Amino acid sequence: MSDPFDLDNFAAEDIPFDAAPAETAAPLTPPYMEGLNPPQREAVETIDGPLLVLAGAGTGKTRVLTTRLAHILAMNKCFPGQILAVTFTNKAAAEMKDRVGRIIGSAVESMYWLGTFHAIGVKILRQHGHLVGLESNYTILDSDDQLRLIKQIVRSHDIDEKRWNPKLLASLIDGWKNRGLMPSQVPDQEGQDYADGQGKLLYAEYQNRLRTLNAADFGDLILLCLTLLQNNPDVRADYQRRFRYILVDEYQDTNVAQYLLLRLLAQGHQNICCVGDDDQSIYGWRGAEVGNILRFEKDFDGAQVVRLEQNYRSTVHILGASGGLIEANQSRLGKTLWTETEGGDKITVNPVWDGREEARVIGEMVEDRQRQKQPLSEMAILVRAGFQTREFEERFLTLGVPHRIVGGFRFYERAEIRDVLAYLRHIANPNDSLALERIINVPKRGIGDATVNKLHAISRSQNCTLAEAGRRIIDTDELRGKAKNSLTRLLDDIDRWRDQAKDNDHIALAETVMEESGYSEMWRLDKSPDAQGKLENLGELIRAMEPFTDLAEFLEHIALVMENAHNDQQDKINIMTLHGAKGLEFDTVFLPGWEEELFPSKKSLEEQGPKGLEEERRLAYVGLTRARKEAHIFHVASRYLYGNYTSPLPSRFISELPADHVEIQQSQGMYGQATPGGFSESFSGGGATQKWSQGYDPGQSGSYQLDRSRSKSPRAGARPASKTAAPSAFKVGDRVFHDKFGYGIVILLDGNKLEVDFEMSSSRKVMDSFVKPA
DNA sequence: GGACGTGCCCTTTTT
DNA sequence: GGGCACGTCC
Repeated sequence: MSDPFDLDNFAAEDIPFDAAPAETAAPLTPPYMEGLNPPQREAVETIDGPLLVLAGAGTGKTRVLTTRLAHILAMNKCFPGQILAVTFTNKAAAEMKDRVGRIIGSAVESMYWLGTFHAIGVKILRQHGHLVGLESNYTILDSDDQLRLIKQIVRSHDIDEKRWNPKLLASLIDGWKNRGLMPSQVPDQEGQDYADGQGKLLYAEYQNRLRTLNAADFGDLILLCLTLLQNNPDVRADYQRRFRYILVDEYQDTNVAQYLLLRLLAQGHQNICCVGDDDQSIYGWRGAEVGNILRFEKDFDGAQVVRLEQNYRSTVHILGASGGLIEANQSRLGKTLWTETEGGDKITVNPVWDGREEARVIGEMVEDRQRQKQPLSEMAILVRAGFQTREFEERFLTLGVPHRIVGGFRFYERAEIRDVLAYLRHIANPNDSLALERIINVPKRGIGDATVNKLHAISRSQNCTLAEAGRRIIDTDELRGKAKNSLTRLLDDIDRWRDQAKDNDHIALAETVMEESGYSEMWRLDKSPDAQGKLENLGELIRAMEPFTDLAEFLEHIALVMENAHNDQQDKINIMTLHGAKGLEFDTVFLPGWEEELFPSKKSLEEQGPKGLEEERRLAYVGLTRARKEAHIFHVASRYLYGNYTSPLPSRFISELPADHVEIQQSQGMYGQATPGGFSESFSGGGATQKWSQGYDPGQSGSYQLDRSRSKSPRAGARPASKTAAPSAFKVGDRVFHDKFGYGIVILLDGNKLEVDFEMSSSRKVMDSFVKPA
């Protein structure tokens, strides 16, 4: 069993399910199944045949998954190495392994095929990659390398980069790969979308270049596996036999290629169990296909479906609010979560003046809860976009509140780390010209663009690697002086390092490379303030290599696991994106930035239309359902964004929340206590002008127009107020006062938006609710 | 070949 | 506001 490819001792086949001791000798309920509710138990015990588990947020999905795995093994249905268990993130894989291990013990170490789709793809390709043109030491390119390669190809075709952004081609190629399409399979029509019909051709060339580099991009890790299995019946049969049980987590996030791969592998025994929640599908932009989950029953004959709807996580109000919100989505299977627990606070909506106030108020609320002995680690601030974390970080630094920014700038994406990795990559894979190109003049050694272009020309015309082109050009007199000397020296160095790599001491190798290449020295001599930090990062890189046995293993790890490893256990508040929060839960969740354009994201709506809006709404749903006890939504009147002030509308999602579960906080922290009669009046003063057509209800001072239809009759389908704004009470020429910008004259009316020419500032657009007649 | 300056773009999420 | 690509100058 230590060899996962060994299929000879297939003893499990002889142990029929019925003969298992579960119902005779063993207790009726094995200890690991205690406390499961009936649908959960059904999901655990329905082992054979296709099964779809629709698991709502907080319904014990992970418990079911891990118990099911343990159950399969406890029933002796197969060996651990014969289960294919796929997760979406590395973190989820690690957690699953940990939790299964707690039930079945060290046998979990033999679960060789537990991992992300990409990690599984890597394994299959290491073994059989030659069938699709990959040597086993192939490099995995990240999106950065991918884009550079695509740029090279675009340039070599004399395509105007201004008109045809290489990024567009990159996303087209990604899209095709996500759909399982090799270049020849791309519909001709779609190839038209780039550079007057050259899309398909460029994709084919890109694939060729990847093969020359002995490299695969992320999409390839799935697509090439699929192709390989489709074209090689013997290998396919091998894997079909090996994976006797297939388990897929976060099924709503699989793309078409992944789905096809699963379907191929499950052919025959059909022992496939997919667990997911269509309401939490938030990776559509990356090719995830909610359709996969909606289609499951059609594609797998006789599939059973189990719904997990009892929620163990959140209060009634959180469930009611999130449930009401998500009902606005049209394309969903539909679930109604319920809970036995009672009580709890309504979720709150907090209007604040601007980003600073938002951070200040949240900071206060955090400290309040801290005083009430709530651990910081049980609180989270969930933002739509990465840049939003900054104001909170700054605030918490001032307050001295320990905090942790999850995600964000990643260690392996830092330039200095990528540089060293490029050296190592090129040592490991001489065909990796992309890596060589990255470091050929880092540190500066006098090999400039001109030289590199010559090398490219040779490599193209003579069909050889960049390094080989270097060797050849040295033999001519095309280069001279510094360039020639430096290039000779570099290539010799690389040969020597490659020699040293055979010692299998990858740490010593990395140290040698950093020193002998002059890379470390470059930073030591650098006087810029961040040079020291970069050196420290290089030290950390060395330490990060320690757990790995050799260079190849390390390089593979960092290609697949880009996240920062150090998970400190200290009590800190979490600041992260909504995407990053999926699968997590906290007592208290703060949701800042619920404003139109930011959330739902303008770009998402522009690019994806109604589909994009529904995905944004699911994101809001994910955010709310992370909370066990408290959820607090914030929106600002003025947001400083990309260098200028905007006056955003409150997010439409706020008005979609069922009123029964929501409490509006009046002008909290609007201007603090300092200006009692100031700005906050426009929220609570109740004057006829304090109307916010999409958010505030003019009749009841300061209250939102929440959705009162939905909480009573959930399926009424009443849509919230449309975008058409009520006419403003102001007219052009009115003199108005704005707390932030002072006095000004209205120069333009657009519904409830005004353009005001301020005396102390330039003219800008503001919401009419933020100005008073003057 | 390299340093510096300007103008331009974009600003979502991540395996 | 800031990062990147490009252009200019040394």
